[in-house]
Amino acid sequence: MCNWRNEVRTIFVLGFPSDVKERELQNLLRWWPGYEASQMNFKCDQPMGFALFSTVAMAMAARDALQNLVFDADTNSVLRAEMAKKNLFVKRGVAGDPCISFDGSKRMRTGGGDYSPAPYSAPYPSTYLTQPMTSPTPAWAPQTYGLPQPQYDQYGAYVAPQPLPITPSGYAPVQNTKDNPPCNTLFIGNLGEAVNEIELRALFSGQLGFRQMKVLRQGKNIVCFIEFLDVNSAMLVHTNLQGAVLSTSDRGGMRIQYPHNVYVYIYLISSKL
DNA sequence: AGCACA
Repeated sequence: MCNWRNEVRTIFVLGFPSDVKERELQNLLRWWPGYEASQMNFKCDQPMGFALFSTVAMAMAARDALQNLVFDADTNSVLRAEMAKKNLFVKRGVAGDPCISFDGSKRMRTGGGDYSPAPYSAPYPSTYLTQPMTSPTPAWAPQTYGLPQPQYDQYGAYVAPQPLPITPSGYAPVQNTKDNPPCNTLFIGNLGEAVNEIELRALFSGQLGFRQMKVLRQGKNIVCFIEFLDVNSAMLVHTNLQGAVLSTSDRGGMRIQYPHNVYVYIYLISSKL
């Protein structure tokens, strides 16, 4: 039998406040490498979260990152995460972009969970799932194709390549209704499919107070976290570049938000993902 | 320690 299909790559999360919404779990995990689907179960006395990942290793990484996470300071909710006993059941053949077409009526399942071979709509090419974890360029790795070779200073420390600064080719209104409180990190969404790290770095590294950034690719979706030295710098860029259109933009301007949970970014930037 | 959905 194909063992990997049956391996548990679902995490079980407890410790949410009783008024937690399913969307909150989704938004917390949506850009996590390997995230495929999640569900909140309210039938017991406390909400129980389940989230399916592409591989066991990715599930374990997410589990470790969620461990002891302060989900809600007001209610003192601290998360506890474990590997689940069984995989989250995922409806097959659920088409569409789970990140855009959330129907709200029923939990979103991104498909491809209870695997039979054919129509497969998980956010990863099925070939990816058969690749070993040591694959040099997994689908979710930051896009660095075509970047210059790594540069090192006289002390041997890595110096991120600094492309020539660019300015947006224009601005388009973006819907940004669900933002979060200002912090020193920005979350960039609604980028074009063809966007790459060079272009993003060329735009953001020239901004006042820029510290570092992390580009994430999940299937067709590319998102980016930008960290600034302080909240003011982030707020300036949040305003000034909101709706900025790049040469690669294919769905309007970029949406700039404060991240729902900065711990996700901190984890990503400090890991080698 | 508490693990559901189909």
